[in-house]
Amino acid sequence: MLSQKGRYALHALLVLAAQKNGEPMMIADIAEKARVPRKFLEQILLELRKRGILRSQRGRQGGYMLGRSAKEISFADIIRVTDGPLALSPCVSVTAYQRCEDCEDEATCAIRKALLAARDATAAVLETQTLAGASSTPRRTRRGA
Amino acid sequence: MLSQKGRYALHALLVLAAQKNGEPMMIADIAEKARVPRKFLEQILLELRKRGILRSQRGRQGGYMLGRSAKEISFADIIRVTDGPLALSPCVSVTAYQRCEDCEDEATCAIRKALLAARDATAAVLETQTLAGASSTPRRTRRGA
DNA sequence: TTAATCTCTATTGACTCGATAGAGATTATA
DNA sequence: TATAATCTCTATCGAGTCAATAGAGATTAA
Repeated sequence: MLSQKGRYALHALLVLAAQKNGEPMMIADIAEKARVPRKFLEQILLELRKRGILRSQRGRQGGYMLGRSAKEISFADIIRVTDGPLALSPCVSVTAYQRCEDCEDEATCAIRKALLAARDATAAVLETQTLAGASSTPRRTRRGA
Repeated sequence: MLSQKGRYALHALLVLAAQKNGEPMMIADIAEKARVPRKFLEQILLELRKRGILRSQRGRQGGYMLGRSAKEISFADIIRVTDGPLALSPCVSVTAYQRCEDCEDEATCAIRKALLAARDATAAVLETQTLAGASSTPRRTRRGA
């Protein structure tokens, strides 16, 4: 399950993705449109910015905008920031790989095999789904698979 | 990420799946072979039993055995017991569905679409991988697909 | 100069996680 | 029938995480 933070982040980013090009949007506005507690959202946006998913402008007339084009921000990118690796075990994580301490042989570990297949399947989907594809589509009914 | 409980459960069940037919195995033995703290394992096995994945025999000569054939116990079954639904959001969970309180329309929610695709992909893999497929195969090369 | 913003860090309460403990119930067997 | 060997159940603990709130600091447009 995603954390609340993760859900908030997805909502906020979709709001930002729907914003007219480049225009920064204030935290307060994002909070209202995405229905996220404002102070909590501040922390989330800050983290997303540090990870390059958002850019910000400080001071008057400031606000947040996407750090790169919407089609280059995948759900996987976002979820990894808010909820950590997609993988079910560190030994199959691409972004946070870590060997299991007492694993005898990674190559033959049955658990690892299964979890690796699961990770690959999940990542394949979430890396394909981007803010561009998801944002309130200018397309017709996009009943995408 | 899986919880420690989930990892322990997988290890323990693989140990049980490798056991000669029907023979009950004592908690203490499973704990040793699976390298799991014994008292913690007790709780895990108890839960797996309540969910039908294991059967037990009490008293002397007692122990645990698989609740059904190894090929009918999938990784998904196990993980759902120890770590909850595979889905990233209740609104796309098959086993624990729950509507998002403030979701305007499930049919068009972009987030839901993405998370549903992710869930389906993950479930497809984890429901296919079973204890039979994973346990130290009596097959020849054990380099199983 | 000042008001409007984002930035950073701390704090709080509730909850979960991993683990340990121990008394209770059941059963094979001597 | 007595007993030892098992599983069963519930409570407890400390550490950590999660969701949320708070407030002082830094930056910038006007």
